[in-house]
Order: sequence, then C-alpha cells, then structure tokens
Amino acid sequence: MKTSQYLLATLREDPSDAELASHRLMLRAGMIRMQASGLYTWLPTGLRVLRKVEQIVREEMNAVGAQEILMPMVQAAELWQESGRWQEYGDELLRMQDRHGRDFCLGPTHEEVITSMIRDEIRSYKQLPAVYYQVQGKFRDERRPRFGVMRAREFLMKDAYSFHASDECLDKTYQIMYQAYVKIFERLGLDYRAVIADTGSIGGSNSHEFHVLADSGEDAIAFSTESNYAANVEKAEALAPSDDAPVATQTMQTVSTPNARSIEAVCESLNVDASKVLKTLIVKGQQDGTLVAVCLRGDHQLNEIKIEKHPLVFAPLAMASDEDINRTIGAPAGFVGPVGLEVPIIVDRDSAILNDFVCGANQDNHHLTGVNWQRDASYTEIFDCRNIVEGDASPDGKGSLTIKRGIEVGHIFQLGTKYSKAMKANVLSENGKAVTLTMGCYGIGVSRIVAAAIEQNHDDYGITWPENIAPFQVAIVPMNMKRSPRVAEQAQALYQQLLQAGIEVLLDDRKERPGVMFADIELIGVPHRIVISERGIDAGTFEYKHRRSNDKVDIEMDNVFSTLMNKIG
RNA sequence: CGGAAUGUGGCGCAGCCUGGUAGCGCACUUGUUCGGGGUACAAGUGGUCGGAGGUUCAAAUCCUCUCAUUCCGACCA
Repeated sequence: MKTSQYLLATLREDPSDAELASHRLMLRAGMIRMQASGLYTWLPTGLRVLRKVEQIVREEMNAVGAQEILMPMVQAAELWQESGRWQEYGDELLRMQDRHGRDFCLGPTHEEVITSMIRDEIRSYKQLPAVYYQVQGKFRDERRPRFGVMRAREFLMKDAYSFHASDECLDKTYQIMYQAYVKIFERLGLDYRAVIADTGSIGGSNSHEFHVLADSGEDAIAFSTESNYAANVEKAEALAPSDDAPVATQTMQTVSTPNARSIEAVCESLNVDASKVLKTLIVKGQQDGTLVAVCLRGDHQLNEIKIEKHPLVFAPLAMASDEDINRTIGAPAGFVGPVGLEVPIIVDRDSAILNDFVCGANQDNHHLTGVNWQRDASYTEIFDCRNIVEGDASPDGKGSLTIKRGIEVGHIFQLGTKYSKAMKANVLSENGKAVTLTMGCYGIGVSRIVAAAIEQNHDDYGITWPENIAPFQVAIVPMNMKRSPRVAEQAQALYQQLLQAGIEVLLDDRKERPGVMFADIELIGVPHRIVISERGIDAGTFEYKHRRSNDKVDIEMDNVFSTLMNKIG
C-alpha cells in the first residue's frame, strides 16, 4: 500500500472528547470515527487490525474443531420469550417491530438462536460434543457507552457455543476451549490473565474471564501472592476471619453526632477508625415492599454481585430510598444501625466479629458507641457480601491477595442446561432416552481487544503494536523521493520485493517532510521501519528501526530484504 | 437514570457577559521555499454558529423548548 492512495486519516491534534489513551490514539491514528454514541466506523487502518485479531481467533477456534457459522443479528422475540429473557434482559436489549407489528431485537448475544437451531439439527448423542462459533456484530444498548470501542453499543464479538450429553463432556470441552483462549492471547502478544469469574446475567456454573492487564481497566482482579489463584474481585471470597469471638469491654452509649451521615464524618466526629464503625446499608428486599439491612465494617465495601445472591435481597440490587428508610426505620439515612432494628439484618463475616463498635442510633443526628453483638443487637445471618481488599487472605489458603486492574476481553462459561431446558433442546442418549443438552459458551470481544492492546502498548509517539496485530508489518520512508530518482528507485524496488513476498508494507510516497512521515508511521505503530536516503545509498545502506526500540541500524542494501524477512519470521 | 459541562468549516478553539460585516490555529488547494523529526512565506477553498420557536430595526450573542455529545455518579447510611 502507498500512503498517497491510502486513507491514512491521522490527526495532529487530540480529539477533545477522548479521555482514554486507546480511544485518543484510535482516533488520531485514523482507525475509527464515531458515527453516534457507541457506534463507530472502522477506517482502513483500524479494520486491518480488527481483521488480524479476528483471524487469530478464527484459526485457534478452527484448530480445536469448532465450526464457523453465522447467525442473524436481528432476532425474533419468540425465541427470547421461550428462554424468559425477553422480560429479564432489561434495557440493554434493543427491541423493535417490523411492519407487521411483530417484535424483534438486535442480538446482544446468541444463546437463544443457537439453541433453537441445534435442537432441530442435532438428534443423537453420537453427534456430540459439538462446538459452533461466529464472529459477528453484537448490539447492547449500554447505559453509558464510553472509551471509544472499549465500551461501544455495537461491537465485534466471537461467540462460541458447545453442546454435550453430559457434564463430564462439557468439562472436557471447557478445558479445551480454555487452552484455545490461552493460545489466542499468547499469539496476540498481550499481557493477560485468566481469572475465576462470576457468571453474570448469562447464567450457569463454572466460569473464567480473560483480562488484559491495564491500569485503565474497568475490572479489579485479585491475585494470590503465593499461588496462581486469580479471581475477579466481584467473585473473590472474603474468608471468615480467624479471630477469637469478640468480647465486650465497653457499655453502650448514645452520642450526639450532628450531620455525621458518612462513615468519614462519623470517624472524624468520634475520633475512631473506620474499621471500628459498623456501616448499615438498607436495600430493597426480595418480597415486595420489604427492606433488608446489610452490615459491613466501615472500611469495607458492599459487593453487589454477592449480596444479590442472598435470598432475602432483591436482584438487581437497589438501595432503599430516603423516604422508605425514614418511614420503616424512623431515622434518616446516615443514622441507621442494627440495635432494635426490625428488618432482617445480614452481616458480613468481618463485621460479625466486631466488638465495642460504633453504629447509627436509628435516631436523627445520633450514633451509638460501645455496641456489641448478642448483648445489644442481633442479626439474621452471617454472609460473605463485601469486596475483598488488598492484603486479605487468599481464598485457596495460600498467601494474601493483591489487586490489579484488567480489561475483560474473554469470558467462558459452563451454562449447563439453563437454555436447553427452557427451550427443550434434547438428544437421544445411548440408552435411547431423551436427555437435555448441556451447554457451554465462550466469548471474545474482538473489537475490545484492539483497544485493550493499545492501552497496553503505546508511548508518547503513538501505538506500539504487538507484531501479530499491527496494521502493517513494514513501513518504507524515503527521504526526498520526489527529487531523488535514486531514492525513488530503491524505495520502489524494496516495496515490490516485499509485496511479492506477501509482506504488508506501507510505502510513504507523499511529498511530505521527513518529520511528518516519521510522526505518522510511529502514530499508527508500524513495527519495522526502513528509511531510504541519498546519504544511505552513497554508503550502500538503508536504515532500520523497530518501533519499540530507540536504536537505528544501518543495513547493507543487499541484506535489507533478508534481514526483514528474518525479523518478521 | 441523577448531576455537570459543551455544541461555531474536517479537527482543536476564540467571539456570547455588553446584540450590529463570523474569526484564529491545524488540515485542505495553488505557487515558491525547505529537504533526516509535524519547514517558512504568499494566495485561496470551505461555516445559514446543533435544531425549532420567541424578543428585537437587527441574534452565534438575550429568552423558551428540544436534540446531541462528553465527563462524573449511581455505596448515603
């Protein structure tokens, strides 16, 4: 490709509304343009990268025997009503009607479609296990699209689904897919981790997420210092503390704490540490109109995912309104505590062993000090419902936890029979009886990987792609080509030679000054750069530089081609 | 969904308070210049100022409504 005929579309200035490095660089490097909130056009440079990621994913899926299919993006409501998700899915499901008034949606995922297809096509256990996948656009009407293609509404995803006659068979395929994912992320050249994950709205049992590590990641991941335990913070269990049963040493007292509504204000007002304060959150209960109190240590945070799983708590989690709290408890939010509280009280493991603690007095502008469980207050149940924090014991019993940020780029689930049961997808087993199919599902955010790769690979000049996903492999930058026939001739010759060898090469044949060309080539992140100049030709050399290196090396003209071929491998 | 901010050539912005000929930088076109790190000079192309309504002799500017985008929040007990 020659830059004179290519939509380079690089920008010298930063777009004003791009916050994240990858978003900014994708716009500046001419990879994407926004069409509407969360909707992007992929320009040639961006699409080249996207296709490369897609291709690697495809190759590894094919390598483990997954078969590629393509399902429709527009899906009939009937399928979603069968699985129950027409009601459950919520506002992220973009619904619409056709001219006959029939309901449809844009597919945010494809469990329903694949399950309906498979129940018709697969009749026997002999056809199992089977894995099907597609690389396709998904649409999720995100409440807040942001960060460019990182959290877009329309995005490219590889989704695979496996079908089995037994859980053992699913386990086996799950392991194979896990290994395929490992290969994919290795080939992409990204610093990633597989972590234990929650199954979220898709449902099911066993689950792992694949995260690209980056400080800008939206997820927090907990790692053990001593073992290979790694889990999403929303899933990581906070172990019960091993401390002895609490002993009361103080008597309970009511103290005035005017306007001390937050833990911070209470700590300051009473000069106590947040770890000695009991935080009482009031959430909506599972039974309509009921409230539930959740108690945590003041320095801990509620884990929404965990608490939603408690049978008394309404899912999705909803905080009680100030009016509800006032009406039911008789005290304003900020001064609520468990003493004399007449709603169910769920206490976190750590808060259950507090002694002599501070909590709200259920009375405006007052707190209690020296409070002790059993003597002064009772609770309904002890339940792990807090986020783990740095330094907590690792759930596998080995070492403690550290926390890093990650970008979720892959997620694999053992779905079990959640969809196949609802949609009556059966096969005949060996003994001639119908059994419900067991399913697994395996997603990769293809477009998100492009952004995540940039988050992890950029510097002041632009993107520093991993070799396998760079938009071009080699850039040829001729100095003063328009005036120097020798330079032009050499540049053309090398360009043709590389093209014929199947190398993706970009020849910058614009009538631009060197600085402009260097800046653009670095911005879009071409890994290998060859500079051809009069000076070099006189010395019989071309200059080579790798995008990630500061060193420029002069290479004998005759050896340039073979050197490049060696480096590209 | 709640809060805040911003919409002016392709991009980044000024002008608005105090109404009166729409401006700057980048990019783009042409010419000259420069020629190993976003060169310099000159001449140009391109905008009914997000949209609708209103006030006024006159609206980018004031008022009302609306649309869009971005950021923050959705943990306050």
